[in-house]
Parts: sequence; C-alpha cells; structure tokens
Amino acid sequence: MKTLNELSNELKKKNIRLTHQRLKILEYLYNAKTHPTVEEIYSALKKEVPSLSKTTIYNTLNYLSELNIIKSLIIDENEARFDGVTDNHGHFKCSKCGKIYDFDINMDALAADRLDNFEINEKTVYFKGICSGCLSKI
Amino acid sequence: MKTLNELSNELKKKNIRLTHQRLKILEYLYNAKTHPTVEEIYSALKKEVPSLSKTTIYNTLNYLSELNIIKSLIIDENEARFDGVTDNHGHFKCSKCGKIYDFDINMDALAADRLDNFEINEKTVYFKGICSGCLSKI
DNA sequence: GTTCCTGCAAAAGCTTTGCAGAAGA
DNA sequence: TCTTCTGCAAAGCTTTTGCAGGAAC
Repeated sequence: MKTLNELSNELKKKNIRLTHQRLKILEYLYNAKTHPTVEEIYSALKKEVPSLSKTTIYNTLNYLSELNIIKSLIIDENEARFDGVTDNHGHFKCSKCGKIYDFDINMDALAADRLDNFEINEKTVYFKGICSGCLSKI
Repeated sequence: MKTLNELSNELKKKNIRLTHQRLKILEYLYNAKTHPTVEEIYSALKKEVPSLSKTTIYNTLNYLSELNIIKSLIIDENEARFDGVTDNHGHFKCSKCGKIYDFDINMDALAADRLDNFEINEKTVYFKGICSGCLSKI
C-alpha cells in the first residue's frame, strides 16, 4: 500500500512534474489488486476528482509506461490494461469471469534458440483458461 | 506451401462451407511468412478478389479462430494479427522495424506454481526488443 | 514568467452490426 | 430450396490530436 507521499517522492526523484491527477492515478494503480483499464480508473476516480478526463488518464499512463514506471499489458484484444508492478511475472486470464491473476515465473529460464543475436528488452507471458473459483462452481 | 485444393479438403473435413473468399484468405494466411493484420490481408487480396470486403475478412478470421483453425495474436495494441500456425511457439517483435519473428519454445516447461487448480487452455509468450538485422545497422 | 499539463471537443482507427442480395450445399 | 455468407453502410469503441486555459516550478 503506497501513500500519496511515497508516490510523490518517487516522481520527484525522476523529475516528473507532480500533478494532482498523476498522483491519484498512480495511487489507484499501485493499490488496486486488479489490472485496470482506462475506463475502470476513470470510474473509480471520477467521484474524488470530478474534473478528471480520460485524455489525462491516457496521457499519464502512456507517459509513465514509456518511462517504465508502470507497465501496459496486452491481454484483452480491445482495450489496454495497466499494471503498477513492473517486476516480471505472468498473467492468467479466466475466460469465464474475466479476472486476471498474477503468477511468478522465471523469465530467465525462457530460452529462445533462434534469437541469438537479438536484443531482448521485454518478455511477456500470459495464460488463458478457467480459474479454480469458476471450476468449483461447475 | 499449401494449395487451394489442400485447404479445400481441410475445410470440407470440418464441415465448413467453402467460399471463394474463405479459401483465398486462408491461402494467404498459410503461405504468408508474416503474421498479417486485416489491413494487410485486404491489400494483398484486393487485386485478385476485387469485391472482397474487410467485413468478410473479419468474419472469416473470427470464425476460423473460434474453431482453432487459425490463431489470433495479441502483440500489437491496436490491431489484431493472425497466424496460420496453431502449434505453440513464441513471437518476437522488433521495436525498430516492426517485424515479427517466430521462435520455438517449450511451453510445457512454463510452470506456474500458484495456478495449481486452474485449467490452462492457452499459453502465450512474446518478447520485444531489437532484431539482429536492425542491430547490425547501428 | 516559462514550461508543461489538463480536459474539452473533434477526429481517427479498428471492429462489429444490420440487412438485402448472392452464393453454397 | 434452404441455409449461410458476402459486402455495403452505419454504428460502436477505444485511443489520439488540437488547442485554449490552467497549474507546476
């Protein structure tokens, strides 16, 4: 659970201009257990920050993910999701309930023989299937 | 290199109605070395099948990927790509030239401790970075 | 004071939908 | 003949862009 103050210091260190909106968006992203879409962030923060616009959410998320402070996930086909945790881990999406689970995975063990002279900057792993919760309901 | 006849037989076996458009789209998908977007398929086939519409390409690709005859890739954020090869393999996308490379990978070795009671139906691995071709030009 | 950010409206891009006519079986 | 597909036009979504006013430093 990161506080606004902690986030504030993180941004200051990296010379990112502190705005109310950015801090709120980051706070939500770091503390949410989900991997929210822009729409989810918007709905969640609208009450607290009524003037907030989706444009600002897009701007903020794109900016911060360029700086590797957050990570954009490509799990859904039609909308972007964002993750406050940039450590390497895999994602599992349940086809029934749509929930996304994190799991640890050893990315270094992922070998790709043919990519010998390639520079690999990012490794992504995601699984799809049915989660234990949904399976037990059948 | 699959011919129209071979593709024809495959579809017949699975009781999928044979239409000129479907065969052409499948032919392109199986024989292209790339992982084309809808736009690329459209441009490539427009000369040969002038009446072809993107709607038909979308219909065909969605239908065939539901039947697991082709696979939809989620590599780009903003547009779907399709792959005629449904065997498990990883994808590498070069951030410089945008080219997508395939590589073999042992999906079974991908263990996910926390997903013990989950039913995993699909595993996806993709890497991003700079390919050897682009690296050598620097 | 200068620079950069916000947020509205509009535009852009990909994908889906509705439906009449056409083609496959 | 009956069913299913095609392809046009329109609509639906997510995301980006332009820009004037405002906030951060």
